[in-house]
Amino acid sequence: MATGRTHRPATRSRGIPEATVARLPLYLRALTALSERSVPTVSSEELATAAGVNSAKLRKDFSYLGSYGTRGVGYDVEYLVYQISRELGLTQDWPVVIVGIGNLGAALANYGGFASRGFRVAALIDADPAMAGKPVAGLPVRHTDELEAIITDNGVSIGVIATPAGAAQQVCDRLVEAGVTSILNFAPTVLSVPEGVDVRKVDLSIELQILAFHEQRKAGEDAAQTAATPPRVPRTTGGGRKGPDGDVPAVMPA
Amino acid sequence: MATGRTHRPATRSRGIPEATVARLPLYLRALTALSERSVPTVSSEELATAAGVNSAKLRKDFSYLGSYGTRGVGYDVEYLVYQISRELGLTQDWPVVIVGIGNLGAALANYGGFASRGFRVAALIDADPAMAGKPVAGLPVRHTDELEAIITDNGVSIGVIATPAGAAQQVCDRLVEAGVTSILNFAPTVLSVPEGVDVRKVDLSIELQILAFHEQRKAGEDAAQTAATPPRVPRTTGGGRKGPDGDVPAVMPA
DNA sequence: ATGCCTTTGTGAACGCGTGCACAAAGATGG
DNA sequence: CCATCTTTGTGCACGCGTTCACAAAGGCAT
Repeated sequence: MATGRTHRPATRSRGIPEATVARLPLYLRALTALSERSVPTVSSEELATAAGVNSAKLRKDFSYLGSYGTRGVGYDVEYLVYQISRELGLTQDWPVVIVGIGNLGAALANYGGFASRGFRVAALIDADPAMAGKPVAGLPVRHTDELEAIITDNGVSIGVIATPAGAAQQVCDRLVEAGVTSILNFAPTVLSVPEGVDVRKVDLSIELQILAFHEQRKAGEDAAQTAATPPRVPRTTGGGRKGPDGDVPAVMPA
Repeated sequence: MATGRTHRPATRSRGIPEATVARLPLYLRALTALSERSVPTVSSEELATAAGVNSAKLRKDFSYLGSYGTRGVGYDVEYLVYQISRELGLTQDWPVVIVGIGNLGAALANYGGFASRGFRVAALIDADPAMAGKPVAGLPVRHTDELEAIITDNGVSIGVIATPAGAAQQVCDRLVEAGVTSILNFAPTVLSVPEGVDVRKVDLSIELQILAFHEQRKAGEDAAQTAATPPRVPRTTGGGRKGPDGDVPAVMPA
């Protein structure tokens, strides 16, 4: 059974660290804002605060792209916008398909941040026949049957999955089979893909759970363990510890 | 300009590394699925593949929580579900507010993954007076004027921002002022918050840009190796990366 | 009870990412 | 042309996260 090999062990792509790549869009956004205000140049310090990062980190990130700054002055905004765009591959047009036009899929279709960054929604696809033909964000929803044809006809290599969890893997398989090699997954499932296919996942629930953890910790510091907290099981070696099926409280499942 | 101190330098909370905390929801989801199938125990290897991670990493993650496994057998599913839920703070009820009921806000309001994990949508808030009172996901949309009252009345400590970028910082300030200490930000902006407030951001456009980077790189490698079927034409063939002032097209400013 | 087999828990090594601090590079003014 | 000042680019050290590899621990059969 094909185990999901999703991780990229040392995707240090071509000398550009993954962490740096993840920050480039952040810099690009800040630079675009400066560009719209017709700011000609910007120092690493200014740009760093605008992007919410450390200035040393920003300079090191840029050093992976090349020496695009001028000492004593800073960086030319327009020039840097272009260099980062090129490095990220945004100077070309990326057709994407969005599969699963529920609330989230519709929100994505209407999201303006795509078109402005070189991404073009080639098609909206849904499995519900009743949705077919309905216009969403100015595009008619296509039925899943057409998926393969849409992919090949438009040369789509990036797919967005916004289906329920149960359908995600099946949709993913079809996308990959049709030629998609990058997938943005919003369904709360671990996708299994063959080598060479990139998957990034966005899970709304997971983000909230991480926040809850820190929130609990903050609250716990104020009032030390309010609710009756059964203290962690003392790891007494050999002692009759946790009853595997005895003391487990009622926890609601999904 | 008060720089937003959003990063957590060494938030090694109570000995639990941040990276581990980020994976706990993943484990929890896999365990919940097993629980629904009434699977009594699971080995680290099985659970790891289900969650899409390395088994050694999973065991080390769990070791931060305590010794909850049984050697030679594995982990008790129900017991582990409870322990992780407790550690994440999901055994209590977390009221959240969603501000900005556009396409995305509505999608979030309808998202089932919240309620099932201990999160309760206390209110939907929007600045548009025309939206006020309209039911979305079974809840009437409230106007922004009521924001502070809603926060305090419901004891909300987690807020979700799904407004346009321009309104995000203002909304954020009001949330924080009213007592919110954890924020999930979907607006494409860097939020500036005081010490003690956690911010996590989800940026759809950034994820796509990261995918585009890898996609471009993959296309470049293909084109370099086999000139058979160049799917996407890379900007510069041969992948020579830096050409500081060589092939720069029109965008060049100064 | 004893030995074998399975699986956990973890010590240790390694690699990546971050931040400091400073020398080199260029602009600017006299 | 030289001195000074600003800002970049980076060598270096440190800490976190990941992975390996194995001893310890428990179950199970005999």
